[in-house]
Amino acid sequence: MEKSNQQKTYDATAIEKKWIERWNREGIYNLKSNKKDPKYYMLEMFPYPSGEPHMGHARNYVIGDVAARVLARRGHNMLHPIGFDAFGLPAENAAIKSGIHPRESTLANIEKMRAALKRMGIAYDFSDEIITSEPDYYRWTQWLFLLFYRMGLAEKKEAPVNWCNSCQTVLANEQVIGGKCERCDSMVIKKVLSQWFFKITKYAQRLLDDMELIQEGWPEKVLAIQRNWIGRSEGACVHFKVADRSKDLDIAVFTTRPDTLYGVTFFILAPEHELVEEITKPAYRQNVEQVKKIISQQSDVERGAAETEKIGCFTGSYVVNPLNGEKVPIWIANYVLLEYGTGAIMAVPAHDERDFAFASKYDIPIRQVISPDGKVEDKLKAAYCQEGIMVNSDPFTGTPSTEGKKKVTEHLQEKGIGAFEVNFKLKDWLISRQRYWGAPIPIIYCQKCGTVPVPDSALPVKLPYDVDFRPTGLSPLAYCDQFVHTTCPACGGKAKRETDTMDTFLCSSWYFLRYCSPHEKEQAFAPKEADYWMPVDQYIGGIEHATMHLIYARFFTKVLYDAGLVKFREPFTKYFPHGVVNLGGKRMSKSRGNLVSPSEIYNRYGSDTLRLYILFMGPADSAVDWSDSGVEGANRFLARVWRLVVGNIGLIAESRKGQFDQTELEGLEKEVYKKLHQTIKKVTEDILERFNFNTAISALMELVNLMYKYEEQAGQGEKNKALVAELTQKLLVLLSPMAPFMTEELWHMMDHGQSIHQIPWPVFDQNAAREETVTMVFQVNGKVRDKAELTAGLSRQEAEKTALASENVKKFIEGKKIVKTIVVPNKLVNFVAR
RNA sequence: GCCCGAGUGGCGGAAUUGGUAGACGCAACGGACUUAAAAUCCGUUGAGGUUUUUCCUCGUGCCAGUUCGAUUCUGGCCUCGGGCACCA
Repeated sequence: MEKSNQQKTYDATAIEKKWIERWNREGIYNLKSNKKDPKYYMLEMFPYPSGEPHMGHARNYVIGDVAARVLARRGHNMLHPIGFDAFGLPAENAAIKSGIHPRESTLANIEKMRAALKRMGIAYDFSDEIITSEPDYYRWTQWLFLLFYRMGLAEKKEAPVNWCNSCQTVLANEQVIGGKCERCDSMVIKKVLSQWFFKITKYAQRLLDDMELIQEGWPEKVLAIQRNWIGRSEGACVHFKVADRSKDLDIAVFTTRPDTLYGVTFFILAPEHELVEEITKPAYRQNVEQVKKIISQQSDVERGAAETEKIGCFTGSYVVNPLNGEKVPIWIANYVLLEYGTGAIMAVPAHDERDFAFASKYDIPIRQVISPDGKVEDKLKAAYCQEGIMVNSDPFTGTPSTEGKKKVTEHLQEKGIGAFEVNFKLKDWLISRQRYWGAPIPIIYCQKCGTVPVPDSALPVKLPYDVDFRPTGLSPLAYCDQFVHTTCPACGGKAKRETDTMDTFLCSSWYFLRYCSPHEKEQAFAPKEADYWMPVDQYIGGIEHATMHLIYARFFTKVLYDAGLVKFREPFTKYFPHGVVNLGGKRMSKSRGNLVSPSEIYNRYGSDTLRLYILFMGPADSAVDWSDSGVEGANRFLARVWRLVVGNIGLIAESRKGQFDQTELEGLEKEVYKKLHQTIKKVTEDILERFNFNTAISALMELVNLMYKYEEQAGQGEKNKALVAELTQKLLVLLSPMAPFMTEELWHMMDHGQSIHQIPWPVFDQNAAREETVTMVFQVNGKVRDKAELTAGLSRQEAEKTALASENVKKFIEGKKIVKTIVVPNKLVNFVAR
């Protein structure tokens, strides 16, 4: 025999090193078959190359790997690619400290990460890998920027933006979490700067509407988060004229309650509103300036908090209520925000909590215009914010408020002073960054021609290598003369380049398209390949990207659809958010010092144990706590399988060609064969239909337990060799996606030439799995009183008869009358007795 | 405040269509093997009662409801987690 030195004990490290090399050499992880097979595009969110992968990465990639392996072996043409989201701040920050250039550290980290992914046995074809920070990739990110620019979806504008002082750059709204920087957790402040934006707001409605196309495959939770973020609200826009002016001055407001228009008793402008200056009367100027100053000192979070005291002051001017002609005073107040709506509101204290609090504080009249029952109250104790009947509203009095909203708006529309309007909380995506390690924005500023896009033929605009990238608040590229100074593509004159780089979320907004044709030289992606592979059938990754990456990728796809470059409107048919891995109830983190790294585990127990435990520790979509004894358990199970198989190696080799007749099996032999087929069904369905890897593994454990029972009962001499061979080989194939190394090793010990990972997935035989007897439960008044092992498919009458014969059932119906009998075939008989 | 989830033994969790609650694993305990230990193998393990290889009662966050029957469906509440939040 080839292997005389077969190991008696399971030594993962020795095995795994060997197979990594061999699989590499043989390239067995190109899972593409041919275009006749049904395609399947399985994708896990690609990592930022931080060095060693953490446990969250491991969970992400192991889950995808197992599913991809099973699908490929069920005859799919699989695309299962990997790459690196390689631009970004950490490399640059590290460079500032260590002096190692971001490109060098990034490539070194990619090397580490790639090695770790291979070590964990993830089935990726690394020849199709992409790296977003390399010019052959970011050239197309730049090209896409220019496409957006040409479509009028990219514009540079001055706006109050989020500024992170620690990162020395602006941030998109989505990157500000609770007023803090998503990256470094420091407070974000508002600055007015001229920045590049992508007009995602133009797609707000479609991002909502197209949820219909993916709601089957996305968890409702994620769609709800996005819906919340987009924040659609329906209402009306109403125009108010400023009173007593020689020239007409008109201020529009957005309201969701046009039905309360008769209850407007004051009007508020955001303190930063451009008209504040103009309408403030001299007598009030000093006061207004003072209040503005106080408000400007409040942080965004402070000002945004509902508990913060409302402050404001009168400006001296009035607006005219367009419906009843009443003059109402214009105030400024901290609770009105410039960013939302028009930065101005009509205040209805009777029916808005905030306006009520403000009016009470400053003694502004409160007028009830909505009543729950149509009656007018003397004095409202609190704002009434629900629907009701309109009161004190001239022609509309008596109208239900829901109807009133429509009627009032229609009325305003006829008079040309208002209209139906929809507002979104979603803001345009700020995409420029004042940092070095990103793709340069391909724009040139010429004194004569203005803003000029870099021609496609001149792409990529290469990121210069030798740059002093210490943060100064300006992009480091601004100090790189050879980069900045260029000639205008339009007139040939002297010009300067844009020196900001792009948000790295742009790189990840289209990478799934690049994977379809990763080596394409002439275009971002080959349409033929994209049309074939896209959309991604199953996307896997952390839910923390719900309002960042996932919303941007959906937006990009819609823009490409409008540009006629792709034929689908949604990039990811199904999305599975895996849960986080905690330790001691807390999220693992370096700063907390509660880290368990995958390498610790695979160095100690092997990758198969790591993989098995990751899958077994809980449902893939829920947060789980890491347990060291759980890892031991996973390792114990693998060792148990190892011993079972190794103990039968000789026997299996002997009986390889032997057939066995399943109809002749009896007793425990029949039981265990039945269990095998039940396990095939369960494992297949758990993995492919439900992503329930934990229960798939418990099914395999049950099978192994039963196989041990058979070992014990049969004894060496009397074992059914052909049956043992069949059980063992099928068990290994079922286990191989989860424990690829060990199963491969055992497979080869049996003198198989081919890799176990190329063996077709076992086929479930319904006949073999069928139970011939079932445990039926006998109940009286819904309580279990007895059980019996009965032939499956027993008739109702027979089942009822057997149940009635039970001593315990008799005991409980004695002296009572059976008023009803429920029989559920193969399950239970229930007597209702009174 | 609004919108989503979740709540089951000592612990992680299972119960897929309303039909045996607690699969599988961890931990614990008992036994076998061993000079001994580790490893391994075999058992026991929701709580309480009991006539202790028997059977009974209770039990899936709490309170109701629907049903012959509810971890599962409905209504209300509590707790925890997540998202949004002076959003007009």
